[in-house]
Amino acid sequence: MPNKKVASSVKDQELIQLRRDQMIKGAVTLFIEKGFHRTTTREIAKASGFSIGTLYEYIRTKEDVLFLVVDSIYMRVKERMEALFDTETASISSLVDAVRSYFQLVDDMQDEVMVMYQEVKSLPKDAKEYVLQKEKGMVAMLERVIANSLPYTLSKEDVSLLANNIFVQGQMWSFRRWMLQKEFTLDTYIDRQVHYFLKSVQEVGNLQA
Amino acid sequence: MPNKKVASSVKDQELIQLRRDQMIKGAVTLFIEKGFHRTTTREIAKASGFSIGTLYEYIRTKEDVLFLVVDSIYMRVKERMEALFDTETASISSLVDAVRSYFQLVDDMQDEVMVMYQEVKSLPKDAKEYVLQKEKGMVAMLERVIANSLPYTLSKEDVSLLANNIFVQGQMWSFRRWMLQKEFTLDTYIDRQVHYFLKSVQEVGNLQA
Amino acid sequence: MPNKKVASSVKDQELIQLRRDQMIKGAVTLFIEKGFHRTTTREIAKASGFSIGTLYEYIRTKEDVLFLVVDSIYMRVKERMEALFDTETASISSLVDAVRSYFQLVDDMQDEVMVMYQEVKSLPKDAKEYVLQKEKGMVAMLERVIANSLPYTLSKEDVSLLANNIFVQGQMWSFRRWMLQKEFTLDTYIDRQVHYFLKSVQEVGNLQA
Amino acid sequence: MPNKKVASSVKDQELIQLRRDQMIKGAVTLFIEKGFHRTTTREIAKASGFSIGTLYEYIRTKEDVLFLVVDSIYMRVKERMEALFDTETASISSLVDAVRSYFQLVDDMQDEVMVMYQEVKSLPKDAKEYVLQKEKGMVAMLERVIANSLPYTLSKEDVSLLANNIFVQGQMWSFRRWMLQKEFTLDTYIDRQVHYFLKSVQEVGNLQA
DNA sequence: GATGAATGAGGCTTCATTCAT
DNA sequence: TATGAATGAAGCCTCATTCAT
Repeated sequence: MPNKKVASSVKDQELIQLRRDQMIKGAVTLFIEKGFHRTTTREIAKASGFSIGTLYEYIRTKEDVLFLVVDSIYMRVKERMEALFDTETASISSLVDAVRSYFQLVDDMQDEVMVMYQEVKSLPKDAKEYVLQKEKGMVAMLERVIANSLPYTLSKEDVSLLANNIFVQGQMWSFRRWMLQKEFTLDTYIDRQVHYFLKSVQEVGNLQA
Repeated sequence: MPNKKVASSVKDQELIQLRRDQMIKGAVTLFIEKGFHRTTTREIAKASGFSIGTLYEYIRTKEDVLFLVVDSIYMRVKERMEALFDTETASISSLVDAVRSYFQLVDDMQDEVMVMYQEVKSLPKDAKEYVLQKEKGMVAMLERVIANSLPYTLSKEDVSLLANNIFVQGQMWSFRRWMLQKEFTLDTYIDRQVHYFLKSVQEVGNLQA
Repeated sequence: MPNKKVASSVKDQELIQLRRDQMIKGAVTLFIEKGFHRTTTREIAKASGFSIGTLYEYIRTKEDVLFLVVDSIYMRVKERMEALFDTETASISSLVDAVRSYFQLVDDMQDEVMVMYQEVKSLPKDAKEYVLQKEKGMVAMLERVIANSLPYTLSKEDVSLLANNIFVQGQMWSFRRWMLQKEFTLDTYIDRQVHYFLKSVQEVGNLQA
Repeated sequence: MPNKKVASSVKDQELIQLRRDQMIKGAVTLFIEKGFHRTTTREIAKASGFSIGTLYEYIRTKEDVLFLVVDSIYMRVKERMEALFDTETASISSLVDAVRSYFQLVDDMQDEVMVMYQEVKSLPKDAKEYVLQKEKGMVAMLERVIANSLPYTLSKEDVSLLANNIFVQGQMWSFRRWMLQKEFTLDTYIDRQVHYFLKSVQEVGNLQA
């Protein structure tokens, strides 16, 4: 059950899971507050509710903590996206619903998105690649919804572009909050983004109908 | 001429400018390679071509270097944007030209955009605010072009939203290059983004005409 | 038990006491040899028998070491003074005994007195004030002995003056040793100082008796 | 004219004297404020009214500045003491006058006495010895006054002891000002010290007369 | 398994001194 | 002679990691 990419000297798998959950919970808050580099392992241990020695029983390096945190965020986001997107019905309106839900999700996990967004670069190369694969997977989900919901066929590239745009517009809500959240409420933001998104994917023929 | 927000013990203003230019040049490369936190002051000094002692004649703290770097990038981007956008003619095509140029600019300064993007958070609070003001200024330039170039009036919020979207779509080309630059060339990326942007701002009436 | 004015990241109070004792012991020697400013933290660590990292587990700054050293010296001096002075009997001869003992004590702790004497000025303001209070306490002890032992009443100021004189004459033995200890042995020094002290507090009437 | 113990690369003797006077004047203030170790050579140069480069034209090391300062203070104190003490008349009352004047002098040069007092230890060994010789000279002046003014003969050691006591009681007024200057005005301090001093050197026989 | 004291490499910064102009 | 930019050794302190209990 616990992430096998991170080695632990403890054997008991359930315990590993438990301790790592504590760890992730403690670390996220810290990473949000002060960033990965300015957070010390001692602070992480304390926020997790155990000693520095114990912390190192469940990870090998500080970067492991970051990896666990980022990975857990990705998992949670992905999980929720999957719940939103697995509609059978494929239509413009279901597409709109999915996009709206995605924006709501991002709003809900603003801080986590921020961490995911800013600290991935601090991961070691291999962990970074692993994480980017996950992100690809998430974009792919958006791609699928888009491709399936439009009444006409778009090129693979166009689908990818639109999916990336939506994906990043979601993230923007978080990382440009200092600007956007002064001008928009979540609802108006969603409303206008969806509005322009729809216009950009409307077929001319449809419009006239 | 040199940035007065950063104190220097050297008097000669021209020399300050010169040394700081060396410093910025050296530091950008390092920050791109390994990020601000993993770069040491000694590495910065070396990359700048002088001793650690000399480095500290021109700044007070390591964060000053980051500030100088980020500020210089903002200045260069802004300068180039100003050159692109001050067209008298205001029309859809001039808008498209501006957007295209902006994307080209971002491509040209990919690494710098990346730094600007990822390390601003490491600045001390006041420097961060100063920098965000600069970013606001850049978005405002886009807003002006958009508002002036469309043959109809958009709400202030819509203009802002579209400007932010364009701005971030430019940055995306840099910070999501691992994904986008595998699927698109710069030209096709610009082409498709502009395509969808145009669709999203086209008036229905115009379309039918 | 350990001094609470200096923060430590170690929890175990006994260990703190132990390590700080090592630290004080090592540091005193160094401070005597080369003074506070010319002593490095690494030298202190080495002289204490542990690593620089460990040193900083028990203090926050180099000045903390100085404070611990000075405070410990004051405590030791005060302790010994208390042992000497709490005689019930109050008479000229008990006063003389106390003064003699005090001079002997100062001789015994010459180096420590020297440090106490020369480095207090390097303490941060609040620590300095705390230490001066302690010194006041010590002078007050002398004042009490003087006031109680003389067969007539002196003004508060005169008592204070005499106490300060004695106190400083003790310290002199240490900080003017380059001069005094060439001309006097401890015994002759005590003898002559006591002699003149007695003359200065003798009542004329008594003399004639 | 300028102190030959400190080397200078400048030839012009008058200029050396001039610059060093500036230097001493600037440095004393700084040493009083923050002590020798916490004062930087750049601060000294600035307070002296010239550049760091110029500073080093007139001295070899930072310690040279301290030496010049201390030496100058000693010279000034000695000069004034000589002026006070070279009375022909030798009597108890002339002794008292001399002592009073000395206390007044010390009060007048409190800060300088403090520096002299606290920073001598920071001098290199040979400079320190030179300076201690000077101090011996000053004590010797007091010894002479004492020996000549009393109507009976004291042992060499007793004279020395009394001279040292007076000398240090003067310095005390400066270095224990935090305590003494709360309880005494200069006049009352002098008054009481002289009072007790007189008692301690009065001959019993004289008293009865 | 849990603890937390111990370690020391390494980071940032200062500052006495030099030297070309 | 005067200047002040350049230098780099050296200082203080932090913190990821280990390991004995």
